[in-house]
Amino acid sequence: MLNISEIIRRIRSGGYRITKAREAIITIFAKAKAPLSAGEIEKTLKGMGVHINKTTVYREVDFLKAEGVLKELSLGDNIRRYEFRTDNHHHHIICIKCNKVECIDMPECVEKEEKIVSKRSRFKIIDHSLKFYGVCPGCM
Amino acid sequence: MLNISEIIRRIRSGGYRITKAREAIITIFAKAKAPLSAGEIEKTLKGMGVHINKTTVYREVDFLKAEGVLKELSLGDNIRRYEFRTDNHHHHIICIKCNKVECIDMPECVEKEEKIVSKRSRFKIIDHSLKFYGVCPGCM
DNA sequence: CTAACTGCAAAATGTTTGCTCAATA
DNA sequence: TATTGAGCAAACATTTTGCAGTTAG
Repeated sequence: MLNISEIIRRIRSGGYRITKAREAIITIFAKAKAPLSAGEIEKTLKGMGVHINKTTVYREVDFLKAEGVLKELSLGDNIRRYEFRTDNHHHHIICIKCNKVECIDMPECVEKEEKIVSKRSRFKIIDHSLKFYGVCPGCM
Repeated sequence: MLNISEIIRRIRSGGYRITKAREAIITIFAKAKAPLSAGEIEKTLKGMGVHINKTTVYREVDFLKAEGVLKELSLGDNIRRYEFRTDNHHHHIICIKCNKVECIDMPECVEKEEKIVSKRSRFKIIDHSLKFYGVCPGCM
């Protein structure tokens, strides 16, 4: 788990400000157990009694992504989602019935596959994304 | 590569018709080397001199997906793409500079990872998606 | 003939932009 | 008080829907 005050210090040292919106959104991601979309962030804020315009939410996730605080990912629906950018390499499993998402820590994965792909495609591979789809215990 | 006349026979036997739009779209996918979005299908049709409304394109990919002819996938941008559903399990590599996509045949992949995920999450795993991101030879 | 299909316009999502006003440091 | 950030409305892009008219078989 990333340290909020460390993040705030980094943002401040970049000459940026800590506003109510920014702090609330960082806090939400610090507590989040799964990636969140802009819409989900907006709804969570509303649930917290904080009213923040959706434009601000979009701009804020862009900002936090540029600052390296958040990482953008796609779960296969066409909605952009975000999560804290952590050092531990992990992947996701999505329930095809209730859309629940869980993160799976898995360092050193798909090494064998990456070698094969690298050799066959002649691409310089920089990153990969692995998602599993299935039925969660609650939906079985 | 799937056989077009076999697909057409299957659609006919389901009580559905083979229209100009349907046939043109199936033909496009038979020739496609990478997954296509609705917009790309529309553009390709236009380039072939076939004028088909975008609503029809959207309905057609839905239909072909329901018929098991196409498979929907996401490349990480938030655009739905489609490709022929083939039996050989394959994945994709995407160039982060020019967005070129290549398919990589890779049967029996991520087996080790699937076992780990299955055990930890208690999900019943049905499918997975693996994408590599990198720089293609032409962009290096 | 008739159910499957098409096109058009309009709506529904998700996201971005321009502009002006507000608030942090 | 200077510059970053917020809010609003409107534009945008992709996808969906309702409905009236068309066509394959």
